[in-house]
Amino acid sequence: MTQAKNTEALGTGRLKEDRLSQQDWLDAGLTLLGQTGPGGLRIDQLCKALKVTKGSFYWHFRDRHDFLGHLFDHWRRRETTGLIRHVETTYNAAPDRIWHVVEFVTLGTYDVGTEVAMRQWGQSDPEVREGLTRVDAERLEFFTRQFEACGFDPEAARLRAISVYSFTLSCGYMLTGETRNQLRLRLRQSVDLLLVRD
Amino acid sequence: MTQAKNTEALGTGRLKEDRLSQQDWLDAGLTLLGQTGPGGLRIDQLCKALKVTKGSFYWHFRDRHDFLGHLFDHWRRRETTGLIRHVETTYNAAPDRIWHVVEFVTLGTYDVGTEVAMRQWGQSDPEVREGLTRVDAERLEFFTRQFEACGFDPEAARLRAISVYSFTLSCGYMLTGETRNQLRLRLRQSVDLLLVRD
DNA sequence: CGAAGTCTATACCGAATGGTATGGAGATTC
DNA sequence: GAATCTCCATACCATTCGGTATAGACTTCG
Repeated sequence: MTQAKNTEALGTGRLKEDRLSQQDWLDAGLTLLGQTGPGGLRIDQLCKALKVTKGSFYWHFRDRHDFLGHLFDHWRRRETTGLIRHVETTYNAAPDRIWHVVEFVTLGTYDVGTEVAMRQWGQSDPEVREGLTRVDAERLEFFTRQFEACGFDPEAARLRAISVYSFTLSCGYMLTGETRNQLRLRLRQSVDLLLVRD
Repeated sequence: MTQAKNTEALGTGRLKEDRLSQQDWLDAGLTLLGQTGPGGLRIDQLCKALKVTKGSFYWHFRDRHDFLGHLFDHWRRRETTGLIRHVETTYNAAPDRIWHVVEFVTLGTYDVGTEVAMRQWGQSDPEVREGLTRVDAERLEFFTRQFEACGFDPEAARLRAISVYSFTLSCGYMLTGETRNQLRLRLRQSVDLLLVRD
C-alpha cells in the first residue's frame, strides 16, 4: 500500500525503468517528515533517499513550499480518508469497525512519526492547523457514526468518539513501557467499556 | 515563572544590564522549538529572538548539539518535575491535585507546542525517546499516586492514571472545535468518572 | 526515422547556516 | 588602577541548502 514502484531494487547502480512519479516523492516525503519534522525536511536528503538529484525534484514540484503543500494533502488522503473508506466497506458491524481502526493505528503498521510531525507542523502553520481540524472532524465523525449505529444518542456517541480517539492518538505519543499485549488488553478494555450501555 | 530577566525591555537599542544567562537561552530555545521543531531550530533565529549575535551563543554552548541536549533536560526539569513538585506541596487532597494538573495543562498557560515538538523529536532521537519514557513514567506515577490516595488498588489506579494522562496529552493534539467551556466540562466529566468507586 | 514529450543529471549561483577567531565593553577583584 | 573574568560583537570561513538553467537519455507518437 505504501510502495507502488516496480523496480527490482538492484543496488549496484542506476538502471532504466526506475523513473519516479509524484506519488513516490510524496510517499518518501512522508517517511522523511516523520523523522525530521517539516522544519527539518531538506530536499537534498529527500533526493538522497530516492537516489536521484534535484533536477528530478524541481520537475515534479515548483519549490519546497509547493511540495509541503502537496505533502499534507497526500497524507490526508492516504491515511485518513483512505482508511475510513476501507474499513466502512470491509466491515459491517460497528464494534468491529471501531476496534479495527484502533488496532491498526495503535498496533499495526500505521506511521506514528508522520502523525506526530503533522501535529507539530500544525502548531506553527495555520493552513496545516486548519487541515488537521478537518482531519480530526472526519475521524471523530467516523467514530460518532459507529457509536450511533450501536444505539447511542448523538451526544453520548460523540463523547465516546472523543474518548476512543483520544486513546488512539495518545498511544503514539505516550511511552508507558507497556508490552504489545498489555497495550492490546488495555485498549480492549477501554473500547469495551465505551460500548457498554447503561 | 518563565522569565527571570530584570531588563526593562527598552526597544530602542542595546543597553547594559541585559546580559543573558544559560537559562535565558534555554527558555527562548523551548519557545522556538515549539514553533519550528528540533530539525528546524536554527541558532540564527534564536539569536534574533534574543537580539544578540552568535558570539553569545557559542560562549554559553559548545555547539548546536550541545544546546539541544541541554534543551531537553531543561524542559524536563521545568515542566514535569517542577509542576509535580509544585502541585504536591500546594494541594493536599488527591482529587484537587489531579484536577489542577489537568486544568493547567489543557486550559492554562502550558506550552503545548513544545510538548508536541518533544514527542516528534523522540521519534528520531533515541536519547530523547529515552528521556520521554522517563517523563511519562514520572507523570504516570504522579497520577497513580493520587488515585491510590483516593483508595484505589494499584492496578485500578494505574489504569485510571493512564486514562487521565491520555486525555490531557491528546488535548494538545486533537482539534475538536470545542470551546474552552465545552472542553472544561468534558474533562470535568471524564475526571469525575474516573474518580467514582464502583 | 524523426519530432515531441517525459524524466533526470550536471553545473552553477546566491543565500542561509554552523562554526571559529578575535577584539572589546563592563563589571569584579586585588 | 591594572589585571582578570564575563559576556557579546564583528569579521570571516566552509558547508549546506534552495533554486535555476541546460543538456542528455529514454519513451511515445507520427
